[in-house]
Amino acid sequence: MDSRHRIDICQYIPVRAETTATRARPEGCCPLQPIQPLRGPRQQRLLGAFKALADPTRLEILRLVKAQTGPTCVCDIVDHFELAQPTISHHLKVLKDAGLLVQTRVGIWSFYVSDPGNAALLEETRGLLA
Amino acid sequence: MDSRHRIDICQYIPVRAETTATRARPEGCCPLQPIQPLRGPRQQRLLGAFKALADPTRLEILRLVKAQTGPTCVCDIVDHFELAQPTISHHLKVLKDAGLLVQTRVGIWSFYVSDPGNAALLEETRGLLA
DNA sequence: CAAACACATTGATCAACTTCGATGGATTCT
DNA sequence: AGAATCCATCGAAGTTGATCAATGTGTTTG
Repeated sequence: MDSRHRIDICQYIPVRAETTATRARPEGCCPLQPIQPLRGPRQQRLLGAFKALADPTRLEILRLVKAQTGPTCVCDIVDHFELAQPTISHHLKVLKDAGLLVQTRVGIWSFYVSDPGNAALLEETRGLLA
Repeated sequence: MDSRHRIDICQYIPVRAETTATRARPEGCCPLQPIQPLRGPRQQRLLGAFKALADPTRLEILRLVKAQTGPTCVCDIVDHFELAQPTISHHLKVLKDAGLLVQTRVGIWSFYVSDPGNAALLEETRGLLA
């Protein structure tokens, strides 16, 4: 490997890392900066939220609920989709368990609003993307 | 249903919506605010990103790559996990296809950096959560 | 050119997820 | 109390996704 590559790819600290790596690394490549692994409830919260958002139906449910000025009735959500009622009920549970929606029950009706604690989740996401 | 519930749940416009709903709605419940459905490439971009983030391994890959000052070598990523090399390669492809990582190849080595266009994705996410 | 190396792709397997019909629980109305 | 209604839960069927061994592709070295 010539020095041009070294400069192109890694123009930072051109010092070979003292690692126990089993694989070869490019000569002059920066040592890998270690990270604190994400674990426990913080990881679960983040993963649960992303899993909940990774479905087109749930994404639209969230957008629909957020577009309302007040709590959204499940009856309206079911009407909005061409899916069976148990399916919507399942998705609502996933969103609730992920902490993205909050449920209120009044009589036979059930209402959902977006969780006010989502700002914290947004902060975590910013750390990942920005 | 008595009027107390009407006030508790929906203290906004207490006017029955003119809908074609097949399900009964609570009396005095606000009409459902319609939304523009998310479709096409914008939906795909958002869903692909969330699907990519909804896996603990990919989440840690992203955090690992972001923690580096320069491009991250695949050899280092493989070493960081206790997973087979094809598995890491698969996850890297998912992250790349989702637009979260950008790949550079130099000789036999492959490097990844986080995509600078992630700010736009963060904006979309803010609209969903905040 | 042949061997060695890093990484990607393929094919198979097992787990997780989405969906829906059927059923159940809770509440309201008659 | 009994019927009707809304919503949740259960169980099953089909689909998607994670993982790894084996193989392929492209590059460098001898």
